Amino acid sequence: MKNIKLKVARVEKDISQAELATRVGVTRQTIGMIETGKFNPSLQLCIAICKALGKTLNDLFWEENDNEKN
Amino acid sequence: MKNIKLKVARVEKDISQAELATRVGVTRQTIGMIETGKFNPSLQLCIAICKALGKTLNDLFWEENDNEKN
DNA sequence: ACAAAAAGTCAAATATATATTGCATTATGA
DNA sequence: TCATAATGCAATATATATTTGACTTTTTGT
Repeated sequence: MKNIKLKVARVEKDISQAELATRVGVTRQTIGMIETGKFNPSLQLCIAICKALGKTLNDLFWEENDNEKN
Repeated sequence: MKNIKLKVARVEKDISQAELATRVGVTRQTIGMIETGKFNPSLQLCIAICKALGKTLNDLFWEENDNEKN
């Protein structure tokens, strides 16, 4: 599933995928693939992303009801 | 870091590592290693564990202040 | 004290996240 | 329109999560 909430949080901070990737210590492609739902990041990476964006795990990675939309 | 909150949530439900592992679709060793902090699970696994235990990501995997206690 | 269940651990194998490189496409601003 | 930044998309390579099987240690109940 695409991670729209992550993309929105990043755009709110006005930073590119590449810049977020640098801050978090991964590659631009890794951030891109998470946003487009191409895979399943590790917990530590999720936490690093949350901290870089001032959010929590629930804010960015928790779906209250598993809506299988999109 | 050891994940005490996970262990407590599991014991509250009165299930063994092996039983949680079965419900979540992984190996007993994987659950054990997460509880003892030996590694870095994937997001999907964290979510599956949360759902099996009736908790959220923040409940089990978010540390408000990175206390490096363990 | 004894037996059985639960939990810790280790080595080797496999699956998959992540890196690297490179190119194509779509904004965006001058 | 042109240049540049930002994003998407693959192929291959590497690091690491997870499995498997087996053994030891600790807990728990009787």
